[in-house]
Amino acid sequence: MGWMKKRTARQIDYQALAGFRYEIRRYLRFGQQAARAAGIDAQQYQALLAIKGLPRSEKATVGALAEQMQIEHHSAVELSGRLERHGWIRRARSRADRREVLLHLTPRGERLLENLSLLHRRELRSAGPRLIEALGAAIHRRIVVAD
Amino acid sequence: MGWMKKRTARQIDYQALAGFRYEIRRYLRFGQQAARAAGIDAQQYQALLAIKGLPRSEKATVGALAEQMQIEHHSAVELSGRLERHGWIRRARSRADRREVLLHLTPRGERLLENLSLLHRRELRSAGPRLIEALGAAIHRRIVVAD
DNA sequence: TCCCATTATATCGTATTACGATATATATGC
DNA sequence: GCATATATATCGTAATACGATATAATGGGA
Repeated sequence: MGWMKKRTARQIDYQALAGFRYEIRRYLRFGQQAARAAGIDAQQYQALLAIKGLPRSEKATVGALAEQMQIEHHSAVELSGRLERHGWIRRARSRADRREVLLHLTPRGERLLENLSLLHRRELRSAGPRLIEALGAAIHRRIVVAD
Repeated sequence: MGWMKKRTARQIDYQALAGFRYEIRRYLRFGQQAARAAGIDAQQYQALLAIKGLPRSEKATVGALAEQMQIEHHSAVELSGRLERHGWIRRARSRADRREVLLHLTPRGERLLENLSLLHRRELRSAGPRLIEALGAAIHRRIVVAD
């Protein structure tokens, strides 16, 4: 049987895997364009969302932002610098632990986040089923969306 | 009722939206690290997958790559240039339409793609349910994964 | 109490890359 | 055949994540 490819190999459904990534990219692309139209960078919108959407139990520090955004600590420093320069967040040294810097949205940041989030939720409702179907195909699982 | 916020506004579940984006970032991050460990850029792996996973009906041209990757045509030119320089794909002028350039994987590219795709499928199987649950929460739908 | 390891944030130079503007080649419709 | 559309290519620019490194604050044990 030396002529056979490895068993696992021939079982890979490249079309399905590619399809799933494609759907993700489409969603991310939508986000980029919506953000740009609103005058903000896509990643910066996501950062606002990450800060606002943090569980109550977690403090919105620079480190928490880094973890949420899956970037390095110092990249989060720069990111929050950009957010503050645009007037969407404010930084404040924590009193409890003076190493920490707490981030919170300004009213302007809140408004922007709200508007964009509405668009995102709408897009997700329409793109969600396609995403889910593509994911199901990629892992060979049947997935059902109820309401 | 002027004191009320807009109805839609208060209904936004920021935690759920943020959670979904977080799960996506985690998955993308996994891909970046897996790719890096395999000696390839995450985006370049995705490009290989996009080329290989194209429906039979579509030709693997530079333009098709651009659409699959959701980038501009000239960015796809540069991307395929990088892929070729690394020896993972080859370009060939199309005979049918000499404007087009057809892309196909080299054996080396195929091997790399196969190895990484196996990892990705495995990760998707484990991360998929979390992703789906987060998506469901974001759009307020109950979703069931069967087998 | 003092020291040192740890944690949190910050700065700077570098490398990568997507993009806009632009160019060239080929195909197609009238 | 010629104008227009399509496909790929080139180049300069801007943005940004990262590694290396620095500073500040905390906390635990001798």
